[in-house]
Amino acid sequence: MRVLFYGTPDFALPTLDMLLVRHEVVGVVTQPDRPGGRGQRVLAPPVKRRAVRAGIPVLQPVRLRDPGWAERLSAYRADVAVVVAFGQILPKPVLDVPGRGSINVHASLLPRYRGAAPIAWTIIRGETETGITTFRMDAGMDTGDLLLQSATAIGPDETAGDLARRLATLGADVLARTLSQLDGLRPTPQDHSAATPAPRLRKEDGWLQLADSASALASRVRGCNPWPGAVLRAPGGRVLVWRAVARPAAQEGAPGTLVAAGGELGIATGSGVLVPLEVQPENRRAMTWADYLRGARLGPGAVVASIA
RNA sequence: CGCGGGGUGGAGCAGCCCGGUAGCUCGUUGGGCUCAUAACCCAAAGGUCGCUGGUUCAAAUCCAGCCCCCGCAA
Repeated sequence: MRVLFYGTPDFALPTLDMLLVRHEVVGVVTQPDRPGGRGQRVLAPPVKRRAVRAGIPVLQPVRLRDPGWAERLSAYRADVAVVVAFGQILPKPVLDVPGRGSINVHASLLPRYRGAAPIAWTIIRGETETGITTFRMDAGMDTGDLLLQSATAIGPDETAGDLARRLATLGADVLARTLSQLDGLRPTPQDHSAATPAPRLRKEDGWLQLADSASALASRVRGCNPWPGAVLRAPGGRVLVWRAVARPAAQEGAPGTLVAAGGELGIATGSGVLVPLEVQPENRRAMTWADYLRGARLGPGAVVASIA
């Protein structure tokens, strides 16, 4: 099939690679190069770099809603459009460009976790299962009729980054099956009453609220790794918590107080004790919790706090 | 020219402003103690203080350039 591909970050690469091998990718649409990283360098999105290397035409619209795009995209005479983590909403006229419609690869079991950050929110909410959904796109946010789903268990220590890598591969697989079975699949309307939101993460979503339970905090730590990072305010400044586990409360303490939990030192929370495993003080590289405590000279009774 | 922090034995840090003996908490090794222990006691090994140059009687410390790491912001 002649495929028009929409995607931007690393997550979209396994699917793009699959399409390059099994179909004819006639064009790639991705976000514009933007200044980023330390020092304001202009960086091309991963999908663009891959497409350029493959010799595929690349389009980088600032706003697909701007007039003229539907017509311009029609010129590629694509049979179908595949959208994976593109980062812009596709207006109806653009969705309708390919003769066989536009298909999205979404990293959740829709209708749950609709939106830009399904993987992170799935983990933050403590889910133990997630998956990939392919569906026919409509004008809403992840509201179209379902094509195929494939579920996978979430590991107890799996971070959003870990899970994203796995789902990226699974997504390529599910999309391959979706396209090969396209004629036989019967699109199924979603149960909209069961929908839950998964909006783009904000910096503040990583601020650990120590009045929460330790298990909720541990889930948030996993879901915010590698972005935006779960953060606390410690006596020496901000500290990012990259990995942590929840323990039963072994000792009393106001939320934020460092207390013994078994043979280790943890942070008292609203319920239970959060024991960080790997942390990163501001301006330092990541280190073990024990190393951090040693260098920061913190012991039982010291207090950390929420950012806000 | 986006803002800012950092590089000190194996680890995490202090010392730097106000140049002059290499410090702290651990780890490691040896010994002791204990029924026992990530316990405790004693001892030891281990450092070109990121690199280069400059100032100085003397530089981890002051000055210049370079390399590397990181937070913010995107």
